[in-house]
Amino acid sequence: MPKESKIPNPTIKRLAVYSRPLEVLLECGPPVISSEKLAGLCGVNPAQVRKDLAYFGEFGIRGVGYDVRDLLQAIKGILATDREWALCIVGVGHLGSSLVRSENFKKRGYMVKAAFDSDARKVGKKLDCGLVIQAASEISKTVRKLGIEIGLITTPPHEAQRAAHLLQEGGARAILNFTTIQIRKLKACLIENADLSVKLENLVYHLEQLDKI
Amino acid sequence: MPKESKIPNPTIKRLAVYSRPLEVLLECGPPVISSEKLAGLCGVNPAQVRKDLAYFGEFGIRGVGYDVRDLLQAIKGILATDREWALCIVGVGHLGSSLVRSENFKKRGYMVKAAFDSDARKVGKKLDCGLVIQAASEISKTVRKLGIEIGLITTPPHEAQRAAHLLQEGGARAILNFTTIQIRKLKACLIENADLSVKLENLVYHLEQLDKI
DNA sequence: CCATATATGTGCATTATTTCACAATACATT
DNA sequence: AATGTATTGTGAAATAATGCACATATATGG
Repeated sequence: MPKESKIPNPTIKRLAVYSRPLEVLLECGPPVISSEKLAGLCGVNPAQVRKDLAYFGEFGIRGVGYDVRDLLQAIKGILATDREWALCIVGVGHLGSSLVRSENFKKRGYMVKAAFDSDARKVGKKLDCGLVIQAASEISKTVRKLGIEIGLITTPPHEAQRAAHLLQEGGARAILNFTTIQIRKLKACLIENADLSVKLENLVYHLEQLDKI
Repeated sequence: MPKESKIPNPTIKRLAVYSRPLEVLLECGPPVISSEKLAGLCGVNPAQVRKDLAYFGEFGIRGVGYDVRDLLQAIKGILATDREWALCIVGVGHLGSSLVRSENFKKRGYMVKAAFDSDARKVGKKLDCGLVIQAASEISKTVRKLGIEIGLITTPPHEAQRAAHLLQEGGARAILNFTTIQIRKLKACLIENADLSVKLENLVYHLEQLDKI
């Protein structure tokens, strides 16, 4: 019985993590897995796995475990990754173009439908995937026309806020921001930050702590 | 007076976030900033900013605020980002090579000293930055020789665990894993996961929730 | 059909993190 | 020097997240 209590955000993130080894197991592995095994593969506590899943229903069989296929399908349903999502990329630099080409995204149903850049020298160029780079000024119109729901921002930091504004204007509902600055909240637009150097800095801090002991 | 109580990990992550607008302000902005303003720029609660900083000392002046230059320097000192760190990249695909070229990393003192790939066709090729791609079998030796402390893994998922093992063998002390699988804990090696599609999945879940209302 | 082994689902205690609210301090003005 | 205003640093309260421990359910073997 699915509970209507509020779901912790860490739980959502972990569901995505759980789905990764399940995908592998589905290809080549036993058809059933215990919370203990799955937890081991994901580096979390077994009770955590069970509790996370219990927010959404009863997917396991006591004394047995979880059916890999069913569980994966359930998680994909919960996360809404069982359908395609239309994306666009603003900022076709090194990072941006690597994301456009990402097999990983394509495999998971994230379809990159447009790419934008404010550099006039890039506009009009064709990417390997066939997309033609459009001017940043086209963002709103194109996003609306193609029904793009999610925008990835990989511009230089100072252009990020403007990019976000244009995406929202075109009706984008979510933004994944790879720049180093935080994008100010926009009405009706979810924002997630993915500043890679924050992760590095976290590692570096802990390395330094180890040295101090 | 720095406290020796255990520092929450979210605090460390936020310190990195605080440093970003401070860098901008240092270039062009008032020399002093209040916790309220800084919190606004970073999307957090002002008390949170003050408490985070208070773990490490008293950096502000009551009734005034924080000196931008001093605070930035203090944060860099805390995070140990005030010096260079030697990196390597395992897996020179689209994402890997975009990271190698990242101006952002270079600017922050992360020096990419080596790049590896298990694809024999790539080995020996020269990257724009001058680095020559080495075979994965060279990882341990090279990491040790060049004193590389941090390894970024951008291989296909199934090669990640092996890459991690080789990095550790060579004496790397931290790993930033961009693949979709979790790397099993390694002795004397910190691991941070940066699976980009987890972030996307998080957004997608919340979009779906909005639709359900 | 009972006993045993296994593994889930969950109430509750514990631990971690955030936020409030206010005393303490600094500056500006008169 | 006194008063008013701004803003920090922090104890305590509130909120959130985790993990234990056990009742509950299933499968297996004799």
